[in-house]
Amino acid sequence: MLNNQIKIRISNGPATAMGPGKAELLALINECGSISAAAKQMKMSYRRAWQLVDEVNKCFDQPLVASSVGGSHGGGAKLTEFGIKVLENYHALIAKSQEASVQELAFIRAHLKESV
Amino acid sequence: MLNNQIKIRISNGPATAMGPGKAELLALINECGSISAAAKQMKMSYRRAWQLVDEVNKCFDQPLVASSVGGSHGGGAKLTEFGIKVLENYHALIAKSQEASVQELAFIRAHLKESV
DNA sequence: CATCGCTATATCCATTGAAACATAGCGAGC
DNA sequence: GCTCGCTATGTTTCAATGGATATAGCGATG
Repeated sequence: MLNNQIKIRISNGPATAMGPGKAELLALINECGSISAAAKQMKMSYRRAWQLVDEVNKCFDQPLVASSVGGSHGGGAKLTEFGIKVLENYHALIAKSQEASVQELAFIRAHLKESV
Repeated sequence: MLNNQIKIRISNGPATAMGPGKAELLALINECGSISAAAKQMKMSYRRAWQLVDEVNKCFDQPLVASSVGGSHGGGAKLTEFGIKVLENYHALIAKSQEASVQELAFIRAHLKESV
C-alpha cells in the first residue's frame, strides 16, 4: 500500500484551488523559504512551481504565498498567515474526511488490485 | 456556486480507481444500458468511455461493468452487483466526507474568488 | 558598489493525451 | 441469413501541457 490514498481537491471553476500537489508545494515553500528550493525538492521546474503558486494566489481573495525579490539571498517566499490557515484547513479536511468514511474506504481498498 | 465542489478520487498506484468522472460514467451506464449512450450523454467519445471502463474494471479484483456484445440491439453494458456497491460506497464516502468537514470547506469556500 | 540567488517572465521545443476516424466482430430478432 | 447497434481496438492527427533555456531585475550584505 503505497499510493492509494484518497485525494481531495477543491476546484474553483476550471482551476484547482487546492489539491495534493499544491498542498505539498505550499508546505515545502514554508519549510524551505523559497519557491525554487521547494520546486527542486519536488523535482519540478521552477517555472511550474511558480505557475502553481500564481494560480493558487489568484484563486483566493488574498495571497497564500508572499514572495520577496532581491536581498542577500536573492529573495524568497513564505506562506502568509492566511496561507498557513488554508493549508491547515485543507489538512484537517482530509483527516476528517478519511475518518468519516473509513468503512467505505476500507471496502473499496479491500477490492483494489495491486493494493499489496 | 457552480463548479467548486470537493472532488475525491481514490487512486490505485498510477491509475485512478474511482473519481468524479468515472462515477458519473458508471451511473450513466447503469441508466442507459450501454457505454455508447452514456458516452454520448457525457459528450465523450465512445473510445474514451470504453477506456475508462476498462481501466476501472482492471483496478478492482472483479469487474464493475458487465458488457455483452451482439444481439438485436447490438449489445450493451450494465453495472454488476459489485459495481453498484462500489458506486454506492463512493457516493456515501463523498457525502460523509463533506459532512465531516463542513467547517473547513466553508472557510475555504468563503475565500475563493469567483465563488459567486 | 559588486555579488549572489531568487523571483518573474518570455520563447521554443518535446512529450503527452485526447479526439477523430476507421474497422472488425458479434448475435438476437426480423 | 441479413440487418443493426453496440463492443472492442487500431491508427492517425492535433492541441495542450510541461520542460528546457534564456534573461531581466531586485536588494540586503559584505
